[in-house]
Amino acid sequence: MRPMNLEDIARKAGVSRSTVSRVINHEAYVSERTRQRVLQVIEAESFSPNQAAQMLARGRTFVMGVVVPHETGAFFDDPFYFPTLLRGVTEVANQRDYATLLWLGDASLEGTRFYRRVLQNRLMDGLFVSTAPTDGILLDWLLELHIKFVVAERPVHSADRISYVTVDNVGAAIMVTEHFLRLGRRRIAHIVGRRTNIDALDRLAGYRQALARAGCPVDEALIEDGYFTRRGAYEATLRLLPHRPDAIFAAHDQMAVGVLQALHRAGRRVPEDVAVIGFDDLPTATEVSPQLSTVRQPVHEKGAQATRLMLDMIDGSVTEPQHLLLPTELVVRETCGGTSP
Amino acid sequence: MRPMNLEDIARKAGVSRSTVSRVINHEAYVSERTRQRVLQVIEAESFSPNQAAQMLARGRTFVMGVVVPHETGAFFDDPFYFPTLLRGVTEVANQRDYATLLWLGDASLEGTRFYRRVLQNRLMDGLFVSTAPTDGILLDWLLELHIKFVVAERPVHSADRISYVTVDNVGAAIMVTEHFLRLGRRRIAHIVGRRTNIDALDRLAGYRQALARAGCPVDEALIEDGYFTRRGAYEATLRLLPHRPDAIFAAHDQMAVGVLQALHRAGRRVPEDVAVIGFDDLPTATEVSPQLSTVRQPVHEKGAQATRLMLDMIDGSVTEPQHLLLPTELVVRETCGGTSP
DNA sequence: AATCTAAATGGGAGCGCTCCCAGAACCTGA
DNA sequence: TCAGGTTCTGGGAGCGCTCCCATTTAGATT
Repeated sequence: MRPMNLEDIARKAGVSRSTVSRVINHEAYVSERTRQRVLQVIEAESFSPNQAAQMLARGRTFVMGVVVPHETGAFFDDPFYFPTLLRGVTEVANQRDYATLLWLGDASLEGTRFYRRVLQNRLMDGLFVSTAPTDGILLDWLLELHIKFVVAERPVHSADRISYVTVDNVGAAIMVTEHFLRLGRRRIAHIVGRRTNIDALDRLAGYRQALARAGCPVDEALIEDGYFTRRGAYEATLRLLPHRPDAIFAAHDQMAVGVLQALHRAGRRVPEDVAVIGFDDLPTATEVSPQLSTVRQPVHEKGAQATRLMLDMIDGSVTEPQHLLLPTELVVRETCGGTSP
Repeated sequence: MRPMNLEDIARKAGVSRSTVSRVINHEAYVSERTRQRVLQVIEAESFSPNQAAQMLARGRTFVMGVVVPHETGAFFDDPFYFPTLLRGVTEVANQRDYATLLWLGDASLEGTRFYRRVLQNRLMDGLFVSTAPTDGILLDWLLELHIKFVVAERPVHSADRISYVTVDNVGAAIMVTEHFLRLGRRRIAHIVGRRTNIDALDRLAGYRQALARAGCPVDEALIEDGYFTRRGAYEATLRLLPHRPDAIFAAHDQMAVGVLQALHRAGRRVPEDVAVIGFDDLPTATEVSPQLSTVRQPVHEKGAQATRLMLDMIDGSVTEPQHLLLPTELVVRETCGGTSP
């Protein structure tokens, strides 16, 4: 049997299609009596309007998209970052009565084919981009197609034309490095996340800047790639050890765990021999021993703020590109004790 | 400016609306010459059809939904399970050209309000239900509304009317418990996941069955609740210790980690004093020391198979409720060594 | 009661597609 | 050459809403 439509409800309530529509959309100019009668019928028939028709007629979908490119790997590498971000997004979407279309990049799909699918889908009023690999062209395409979107990362280029919400990664990395320096550490190593990730690059940049500022020469042998994986960081640490680091700044907590494991295996004491600081403040940070010092960033809030911004762009209350920097905080725990080596 | 529509493309290509529609939908009966001309225009204008209109006209949306009730907590507790499941779902959805609408339960939303939103959304051809709390009414509502759906868990009731894909949790728990028995353990404890979760209840049931079968009386003091959290399991273990367990079966790996931590703190050796087995075989299992023995279940496959089943139900190639049980495997690592206490 | 205004209601048009039917164009073979 | 089929093409109707305008009704004011 055909599902009910406005007309059916109208007939049952003895009113017109238009009136039912008004009731459903909470419009003014409906008498209280009529409203109640209509609501009763709607309830009785457990009717809800056909959204495709609404979309078509309104030219608005009340659907937003979330893209997670596959390259990020975030979904696997970092078991908390992405889900937390996603919660922030969906919470705001729920609040504002938006539905969320999820686009998870697929390893089996060539990158551009995936993007094509996303971009050709005209079902979304706007798009939340969790991360945009620096070697990707997604953002350029989005700009070109005049799609409203917000990125949860600093875009490498065209940043003035793009809205984004992120944290000051450079500043946070400076904070970490200076903390090590203050503790008297001089052979500070950094394990880079991924060279196609702007957060990772910014953290690297901050690390370099802090050393430069302190007049410390940067020893390139103390910079290794960890690819945002625990295993990658584990191996990076083993490569690092011959160069006698007394501190290691890992670009995220999951990698920091790998660092701790490698140090443990190599018989180095933490923090006495080597101090360690991570990034993100995942639950893991307090679950490892010794407990991990790290940089806390408001991931949930990042998703929420970015989504708010995007929905504001959709309904026109924000028209210019906005850039939001959320605060970070150095959380000192056991892995970066105050003692010198 | 108004976005292009079929008519615009038709005009530019010198054909009719219908012909353009045929080309877009790969229908037969379009001459090769015309097809090429139309495709060229479409490409040039980077046109893609308005999906709202397609949905309305077709009565099909090619959108599927994914529900994750909030109560599950899975999103936080177990950092891998849900994301992995989700990947399985979206991969198949991508393959079959479905978009995925994500419904993440929201703590701030009362349960039924959340469900109402999901159910009233008439944008989906079908629904993937990741988990259905045993005290919930989601499944009943779905049945009542004749919505096509598949659950990634065994439903507590009406199971014969519901399609689901899961693993044999009872069997797996029996496997674990019998493994302990074979190793000579006699005071085997179990840490229950959550009493509103059928997987958890089935694992508990399997544990009981295996003991009963072996003629071992079940000591209720050896059964504790861990609420599917590491912390919960940690505390459960501490409560368990006075009852001198020589083996602990945790209902999932994250909890097993909590068990290991508690045992470590209490100075118990693993596996010599207490053997431990978890469930899921998350990456964590090999990242802890000693490495965790566990039950491997094909989570990704579960999501994929369930989605396939659901899409088959939508397009009518499957009409009867189907029940799929995917295989599990006991992965023996270090936490359940062969030595007796 | 008559007048004016504001509130309440109904219905046509249109959103951009698909589906179906009618008809044109093309091909075959007698 | 023409009938008879197949292939191709065009356009009307309709999907279920919203939006707007026209009209009716109720309420306030004299």
